[in-house]
Amino acid sequence: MVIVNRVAGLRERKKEQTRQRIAAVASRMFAERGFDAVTVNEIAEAAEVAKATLFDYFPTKESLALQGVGGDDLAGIVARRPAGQTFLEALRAHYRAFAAGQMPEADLDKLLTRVRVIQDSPALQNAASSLLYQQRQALAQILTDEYGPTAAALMAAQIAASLLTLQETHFKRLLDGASAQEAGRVLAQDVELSFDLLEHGLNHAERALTCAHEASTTTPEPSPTICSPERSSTPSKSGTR
Amino acid sequence: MVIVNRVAGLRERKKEQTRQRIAAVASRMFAERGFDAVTVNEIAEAAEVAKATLFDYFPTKESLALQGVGGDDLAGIVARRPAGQTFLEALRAHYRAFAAGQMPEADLDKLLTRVRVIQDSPALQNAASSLLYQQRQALAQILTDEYGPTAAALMAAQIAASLLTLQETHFKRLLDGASAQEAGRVLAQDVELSFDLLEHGLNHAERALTCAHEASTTTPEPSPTICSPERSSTPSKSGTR
DNA sequence: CTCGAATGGCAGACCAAGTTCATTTTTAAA
DNA sequence: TTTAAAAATGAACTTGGTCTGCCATTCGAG
Repeated sequence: MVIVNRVAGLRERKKEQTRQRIAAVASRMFAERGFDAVTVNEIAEAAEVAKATLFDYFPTKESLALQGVGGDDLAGIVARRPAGQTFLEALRAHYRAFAAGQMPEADLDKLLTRVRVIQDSPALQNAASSLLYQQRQALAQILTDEYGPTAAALMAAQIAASLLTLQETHFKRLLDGASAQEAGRVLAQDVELSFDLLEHGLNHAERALTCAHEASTTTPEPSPTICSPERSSTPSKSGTR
Repeated sequence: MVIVNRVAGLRERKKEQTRQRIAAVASRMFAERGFDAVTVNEIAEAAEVAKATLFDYFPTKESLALQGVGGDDLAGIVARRPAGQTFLEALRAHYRAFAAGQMPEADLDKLLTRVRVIQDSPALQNAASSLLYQQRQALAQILTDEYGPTAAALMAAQIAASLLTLQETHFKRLLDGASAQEAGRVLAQDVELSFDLLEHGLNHAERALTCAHEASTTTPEPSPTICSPERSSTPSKSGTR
C-alpha cells in the first residue's frame, strides 16, 4: 500500500503502449498505401500483435483511421455558453476563434495526411459522417427544451451540415495546395458566410454574399468579413487585410 | 425478322424477372427477420440463383434493401422550376404538394415496412444517407452558378439536411403509430416550419415557431400553416382543419 | 514470498460479404 | 442447325470481424 499509483500500474502502461503502437503503425501504413490497400492482418503483423488483440483495442478497421477524430463538441459549446448569448452566437464565436488560431506546422501536416486518407476512402467518409451524426443528435437534444423537438432537430441538422461542409471545403483547399495562411483567411470569411446563412436564411444570401453585412448580431471583434471574391478561384491579393 | 421486339426480347424479360424475384425474396426476408439476420447466401438460395448471380444484379447486400430508395431529385426540381420562382419556392411547393397528397394504403404499408427495416440497421442507415449525399452534390452544382461554390455547397447541405430530418421525423411518427392522416397533417406543418427556417434563418425561429408567419413568399394555395403546437406530443384534436 | 485470481495476449477456427474465374447453359441470329 | 454472345453457375479465395480455449503476466492478499 506504500506506492499505489507510480504511473497507474504496469499493466495499464503496457496496454496504453500497445494501443499507441497499433495506432501509429496503422496510420503510417494508411498514409503510405491508402486505407483500402492495407489489410488488418498486415497491420496486426506489423504491430506485432494478434488480429484478435487488434480488435480488442479497435472495434473496426475504420476506427483505426479515425482515431481522435471526434469533431467539435457542438452540444458542449452551446450548453456552456455565457448567459445572454444565443446559441448561434456561441457557435460563431467558437469557429471564428478556430479560424483565427494557427496550428503548428507539424500538427497540420499530420492532420492533412489523415484527411487525405479519409477523403480517399468512401468507407471512411461514411464512418466519419456518422460520427457527426451523434453530435447532431446531442445538439438537437439541447435545443429541444427551447424550440421543441422538430425545430430543434431541423436546426441541429442545418448547423451540423453547414459546419461539416465548412470543414470539407477548408480541407479541400488545403489539399489542393493552398498555403495555410491563405486557407485560414478564406476560412475566416466562410465562417461568417456560413453563420450569416444560418442566422438570416438562404433568402438573404444576396446580402451575405454581396457583403452588405449589417448583420452579425454578435461582433466581439470588428472582424470585417471581407467581401467574398468567391467566384474567382484565385482571390486577388487585394484581400490581404 | 418477322417479330423483332415482342416485349424487347425474351432475354431482357427473363433478366428483369430474375431481378424482381431476387428483390422480392430479399425484401420479404428482411421484413420478416431483419436486415442483419438474413445472409446473402440464404437470399440466393431462396431466390434460386447462385450467389455470384445475385451480386451480378445487386452490388451489395445494402442495395437489396434500398431498391428504389432514390429520394427526391432535388437538383431536378430546382433546375426545372418555372421562370421567376426562386429555388426555395420551388422546393417548398414540391414538398407542400407531397405532404398534401395521399398515398394508397397498400403502398404506404410496403413503404413503412421498408423504413422499419432500414431504421433497424445502422449499416443500412449509412448506406441510405450516402445516397442523399449525391443529391446534395448535384444540388450544390446547380446553385453554384448563381451563388458561387462555397455558398452553394452550404445551402445545399442545409437543405438536404433539413429535408432528411423532415423525412426522418415523419417516418418516426408513422412508425410510432400515428395515423396516416394525423401524420400527414403534422408533416404539412413541418414542411412550412422547415422552409421558414431555411428562408429566414434560425434567428427568426421565434417568428416561425410563434406563427407570425407573414413570410411564405410563395403561396400558390392559402395553405394556412397551422400554428404548430409542437411541444405537446399529443396535438389536441382542435387542429382538425 | 507465494498463491490464486484477473487480465492481456495469442493462435486458430469460424462466419459473412464480396470477388474471381473457368465452365456450362441459354438465347439470338445466321 | 450451327454458332457466338450473354447469362448463370459453383467453387475457391480474400477480407473484416467474432469466438473459443489456452498460456503468460500482473496483481493483491495473506
